[in-house]
Amino acid sequence: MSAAHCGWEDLDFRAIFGEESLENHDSADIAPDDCASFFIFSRDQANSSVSQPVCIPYNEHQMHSSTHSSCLQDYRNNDGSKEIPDYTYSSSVGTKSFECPSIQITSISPSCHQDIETLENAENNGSERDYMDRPLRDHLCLHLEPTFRDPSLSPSPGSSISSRSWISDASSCESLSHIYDDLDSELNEAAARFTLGSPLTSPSGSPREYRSVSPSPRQSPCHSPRNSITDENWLSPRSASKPPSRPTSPCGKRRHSSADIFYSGLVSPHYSPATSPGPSPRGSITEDTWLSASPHPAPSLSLYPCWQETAIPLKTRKTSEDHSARLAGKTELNTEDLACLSPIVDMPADETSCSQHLLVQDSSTDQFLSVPSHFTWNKHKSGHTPVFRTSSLPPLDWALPSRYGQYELKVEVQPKTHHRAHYETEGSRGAVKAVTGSHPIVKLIGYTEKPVNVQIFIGTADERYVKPHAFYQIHRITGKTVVTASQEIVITNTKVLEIPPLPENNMTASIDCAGILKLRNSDIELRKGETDIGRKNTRVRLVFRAHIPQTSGKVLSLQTASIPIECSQRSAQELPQVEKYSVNSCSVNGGLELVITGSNFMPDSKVIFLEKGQDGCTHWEAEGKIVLKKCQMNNIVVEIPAYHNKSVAAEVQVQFYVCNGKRKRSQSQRFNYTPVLLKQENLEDGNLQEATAVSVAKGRGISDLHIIHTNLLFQDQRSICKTLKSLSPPGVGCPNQLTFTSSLKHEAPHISNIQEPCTSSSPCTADPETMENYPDTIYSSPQKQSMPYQGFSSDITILPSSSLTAMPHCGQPSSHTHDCRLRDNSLSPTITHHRQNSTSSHPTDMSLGIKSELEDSDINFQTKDLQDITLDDVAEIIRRDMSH
DNA sequence: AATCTGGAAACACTG
DNA sequence: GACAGTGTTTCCAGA
Repeated sequence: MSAAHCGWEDLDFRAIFGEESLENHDSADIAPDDCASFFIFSRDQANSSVSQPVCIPYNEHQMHSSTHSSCLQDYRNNDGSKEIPDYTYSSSVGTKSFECPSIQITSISPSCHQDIETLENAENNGSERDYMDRPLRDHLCLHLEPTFRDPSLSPSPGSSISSRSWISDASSCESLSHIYDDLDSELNEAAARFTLGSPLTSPSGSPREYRSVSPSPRQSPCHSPRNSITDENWLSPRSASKPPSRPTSPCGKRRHSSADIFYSGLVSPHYSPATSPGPSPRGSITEDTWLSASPHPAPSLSLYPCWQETAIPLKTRKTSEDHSARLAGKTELNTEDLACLSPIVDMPADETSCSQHLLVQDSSTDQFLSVPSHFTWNKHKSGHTPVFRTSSLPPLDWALPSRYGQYELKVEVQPKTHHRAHYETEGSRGAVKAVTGSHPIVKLIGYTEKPVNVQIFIGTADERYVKPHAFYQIHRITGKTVVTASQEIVITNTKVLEIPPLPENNMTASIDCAGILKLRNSDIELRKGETDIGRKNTRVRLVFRAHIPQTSGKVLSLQTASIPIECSQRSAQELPQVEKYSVNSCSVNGGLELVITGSNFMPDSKVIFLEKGQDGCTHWEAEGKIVLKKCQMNNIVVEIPAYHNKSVAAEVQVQFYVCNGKRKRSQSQRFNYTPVLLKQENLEDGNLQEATAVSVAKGRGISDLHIIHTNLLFQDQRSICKTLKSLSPPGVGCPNQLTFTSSLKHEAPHISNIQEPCTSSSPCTADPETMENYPDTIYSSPQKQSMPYQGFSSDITILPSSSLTAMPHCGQPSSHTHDCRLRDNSLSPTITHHRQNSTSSHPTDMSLGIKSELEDSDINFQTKDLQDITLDDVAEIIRRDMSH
């Protein structure tokens, strides 16, 4: 398929790799929703229908990565249908042949999608080989040599947002890179193979076929950043001509001299060109961008709310030449983005075939490189099946589950939240350590048959799915203190350490050989195609992957990530960091004490609660009152402010952060305000202990507002928990928030002070009988979780509590409180509010009760399946109630 | 001697 | 353009 098939006239403009022309075209001529693409031809071959893959190498490595053809050839080989051809690329070929390439921008009409589908269908119908035999078009070989750069381009790498903000987000093509993830994966591996000439296989049988390996620490070209082959010089030819990183001048700060620009533009290593379609949090990570950040840190599937992806990136993205460059160097495939073009992305779990995708992707992308429409940005980077063919493992920026079936990859010991990364100009700063003083430990659960390599790389720690971090690379630490054997490989320009958890070690591996290397922002940002900025983008994660062989011959790929690690010296010393907090929800009345545990808290630290709209604007902001006398070095206690709108009918998600000053903010943490819905009900039988429970469970597995309405003849609160547990959807522990209204006439609240869940300072002892499946109610900072909201609180209010004392079977409230992970505390405003409601006789009072409404309702909630009760049902109840 | 580590100076960027 | 504040990168020195 060519652009002509789409009926659009190709735009062909010349050979100007300076940003201006491309950018102008991009911003002015290409509508965001156009499926525009950019072709870069050599003049010599632009008219060829079949062209050899020719690229002007950005570096030798990337040069090899720059051909679809090579990928396809590679793919064919993997399919066993063809031999891998003799790769004879050399940098000289590219550079000499295409000193003045041309660029062709092709706009693709939406009808092209149909073509894609057609191709898919054809492919699915067995015409794969036919398709593979289709001529390939020249594609996307951008010369990244800085001599092609616009000389007026500011050499300042830190100009970041403002200097680049002329590009429309919508027109951004960054996400396009994902379309090519898969292809790129193959491509770059092949590139690595042929570039480095070492088609080694994993000693453990890892299916990765193409890899560059430094099998021995002593042989590692990277173990010493000062003079060894590091990311830049290893992955690029820079090392040959690069002046020493360390300036000869004693105070020789590295300046952005023309030479630097040259090197930066030419050979800056790009480790994560697989940038994402979502908003880039980079730029001011600790500030507004983080505020819209989801606390969900992990590459978990299907758990990322859309809103995370809908925010407008802070750093706007270049399209034209950036993507051309990116694609030239990376040509990444991403089935997620491909989904915008093709339905084939919804591949069956048991038949995942990246190669299959390759076909489709090639069909759609070797002809043009689409500028995705804005909706692409909204798509999750999730949903990939973790089952892959051995020849087509998932790219590093694919989200993968940490758990699948019986298998789970788990970070048993998390790293410390701070680790000062070292520059190339420095010596190593050692391996990442764990809080305990040892090292992080990763464990593969469910598989003990034979050693399986666990791959480790440095990933991002922003609100989106984990992907390789552009500004950090893993650095293998060697030395006598390092026990764990490891080898270093490069996958898609990302350094990866491989560590084999051994069955004799219970499939655990201590990560004592992983340091973190910081790349200069200027090097990365000036690189063609890089859209992320490094400034204040100093949080990373250790990302772990395991590829578990399956009997089918395929492999199961699992991935998990550590908690975020702050790598900046300064940030680590100054930025407040929230590690966990005691509660994650409160009624709109506020008043609860929130215990935040973390570091770098100051006496003048503030805790700010805020609500942001979808537009990213702050709609509400309030400062929590610090309870100074309860604050400690690593704890800060704050009284949760009341939400500004107390009549909300549904849970409201807000955020809070700790700040030590204007720019010293922690990452934002998610917090929920819950509506006050319940009130006392009057029952004729005063001996009947009835509870109406509303469970607002916004956690895993519960996406809707569930109402649990049942008559609970409970002997104690264990019964409540038990009942609720039994009513909760499978796999879900105690719901997020439970509000009980025990309805006894003429009873005043008594156990109304059990609102507060456990805190770190007052851990509750769970009754093993009732709480066995109830996770800890202390909320880890979301950044500390590998899965979002794996825990739920048992935020329980029982009203009127005095009724419980009158209950013949109620038992001792205090002990029950502990049983239910509740504890006595001072009367909270929430309770007060309830009490007021409960004693009110006003006809419009909520005391009319949910129960009566339920009884009046057509919906029989007593018999209706819990799962079927939705937020709408609740809203309807409220509406009726209020209408009374 | 090499590596690791903490501190801080010098420089760069932002507002 | 100057300036202050903040962030990055490099250098130093000691363990």
